[in-house]
Amino acid sequence: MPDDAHHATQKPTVNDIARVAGVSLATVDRVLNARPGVRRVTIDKVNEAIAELGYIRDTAAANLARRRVYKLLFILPTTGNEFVAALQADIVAQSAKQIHNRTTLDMVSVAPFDPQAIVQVLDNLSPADADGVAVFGPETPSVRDAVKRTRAKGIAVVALVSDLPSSDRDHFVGIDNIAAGRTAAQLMGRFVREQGRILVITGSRLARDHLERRKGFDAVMTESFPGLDVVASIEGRDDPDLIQSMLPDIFDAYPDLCGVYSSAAGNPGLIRYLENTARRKDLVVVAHELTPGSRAALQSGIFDAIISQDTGHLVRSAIRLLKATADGAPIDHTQERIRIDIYLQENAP
Amino acid sequence: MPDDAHHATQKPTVNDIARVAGVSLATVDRVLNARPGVRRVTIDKVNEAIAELGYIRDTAAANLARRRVYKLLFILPTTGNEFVAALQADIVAQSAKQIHNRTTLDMVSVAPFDPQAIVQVLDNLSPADADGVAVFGPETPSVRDAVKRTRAKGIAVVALVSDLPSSDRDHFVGIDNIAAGRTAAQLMGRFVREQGRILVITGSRLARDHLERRKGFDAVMTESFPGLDVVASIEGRDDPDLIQSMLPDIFDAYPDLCGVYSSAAGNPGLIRYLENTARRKDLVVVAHELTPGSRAALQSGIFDAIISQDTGHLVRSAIRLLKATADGAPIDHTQERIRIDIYLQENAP
DNA sequence: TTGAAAGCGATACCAG
DNA sequence: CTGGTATCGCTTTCAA
Repeated sequence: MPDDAHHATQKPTVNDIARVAGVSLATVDRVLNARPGVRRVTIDKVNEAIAELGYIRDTAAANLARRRVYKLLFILPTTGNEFVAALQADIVAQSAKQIHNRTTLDMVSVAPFDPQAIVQVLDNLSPADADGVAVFGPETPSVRDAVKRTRAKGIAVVALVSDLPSSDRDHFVGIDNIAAGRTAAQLMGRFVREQGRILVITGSRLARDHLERRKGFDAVMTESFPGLDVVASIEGRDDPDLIQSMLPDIFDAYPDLCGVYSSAAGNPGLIRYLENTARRKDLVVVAHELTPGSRAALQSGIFDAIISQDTGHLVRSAIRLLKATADGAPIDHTQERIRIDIYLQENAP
Repeated sequence: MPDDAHHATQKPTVNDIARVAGVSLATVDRVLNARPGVRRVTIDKVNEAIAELGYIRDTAAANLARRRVYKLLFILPTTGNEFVAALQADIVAQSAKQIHNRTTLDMVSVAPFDPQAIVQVLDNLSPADADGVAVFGPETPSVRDAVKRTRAKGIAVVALVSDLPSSDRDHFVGIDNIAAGRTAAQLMGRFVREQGRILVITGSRLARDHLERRKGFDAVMTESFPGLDVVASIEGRDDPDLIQSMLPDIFDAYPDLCGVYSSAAGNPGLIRYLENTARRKDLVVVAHELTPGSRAALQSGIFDAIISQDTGHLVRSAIRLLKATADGAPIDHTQERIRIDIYLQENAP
């Protein structure tokens, strides 16, 4: 027999408050929503009743009456890579579901590595257009200031994937990229079977997430794997073709290359190179983001491990955070922690 | 400027249906909820209107009017291990939050490895007591039949952590344990640096999850790591003390033991043994479930990797699934997939 | 077999 | 400043 002795008989409602406080529903509502035009004494009376009854507002009913619709906007880079594509697909998917939930999602793509484009979108936004916005972009002074202005307008802002701490964004939705880089290094160090050199492929100097991963990776390699030497990394700018074109020289220059850490986007270029080149079969490759392409590379043995973040979780978390921030609701931080996923052939979905 | 051209002007409501179909609200409701007492022609008329308008019911409003309260029950084993404790803590935490959500959570603990205890709880349950129940227990014929009877009573049932496929439960909330075992084997094989023997610690012969992990582990060890030999496993019955007492003999018998896979509960026993015994420092240990104890072992280097499933996710998923099943709502499967988490020192939260 | 009308819990407009 | 009342989208008596 379940032990359900302690459930309250009836959740108190606004009517209960009105009755106990001896005022009208309208007045209770005014106090509840901090609307003007109520005497101090009355406010206190109502608040006492609220406290006494342990009242907690029924958001569903409130939203129904208010006919509230949350308008959220996602700003993403137009880079056509699979990770961003997955993010977009998840946003579209959530969009369909959230309509039943009084929430509309919009998406706008801006040129990658172009801070001004983001600034413009942000500055054109009025509170009537959006209750909240998720920004996936570089941390530059202009972006930082635009985010500050956006929040000042009363629009909630979360940083997506790449953090914007200097902007005082409301929340960051993404992984700890330093830890992700450290994780990649640990896997690399343990998977490689001999001494040798490691190549790191980075993305953009502007992208905070890329820099952090690099930092974490280097730290662990130095601390824990002195037998492995990280050679100067190449900056692939998330461009598969560029990456593919740079690799032959690198592999020629370092015959003892025994590991590759692809820390940013552009995996297809790396995959194409490895597929078409005779290479030592014990080369260890660790990359980021589970996508159709990287998953195939994992299954075929080209990639040994993938560090990832769940795009579905990112999107759902951003939505919850934006809505909660928009109406000052509490947040379940344990649910919003984005995990640093490690995928091997065996546990890839 | 966001491209929000395509948002429907107004979501259709029951009133719209009533108008279009030329019937009253009450009749629309009867059809919507498959209530009796409506002529066939009328039903068709209403359904046409519904289809034409693309109506989708507003669950929040419906629940408000219905004053519906979802009553859910979790049945857990009383084993005092940290994993179950984490599950319980998450249930309590969710319980507090779900009250605001017209959902009450109850929890009942039954003797572990005791099918009859579960059967009794299930059989004593009436639809008035619970809309849904999550069962974490062994897959025995009696449990299977009890689950079937429970569903026949109109109560939704999900299997938690350990699947009960033969019972036709509505859903399984947990990881693919065969894949989890395979993942553990892959990590083990790649982390171990030489030839040698591997010890597997299992739990109970009744627990389907334990059996599946063992199966997956053995398969990959055989396929991919012929240099490693899995010695006869020990059945720890999730009992730390028992495990601790069995280990000395094992380690004495196999001096070339280079890896331990702790596939069930009882980690504290293993940890205590390893802490207090001089052992080869390159012994590789892979265990299950991230808990305070196993996390500490990971950080101190006693454990090399932990395969885990997020208890918070398990609980939230079970709740969503049970509610959705209870009112025949659609399910977002991508959100309900429980991931096989791999934790190393570097990415443990 | 069908419809009218009264709520559910909260908000908002209009008077007073 | 404060109160009455219609309304949100849906369910549920109670009559007809």
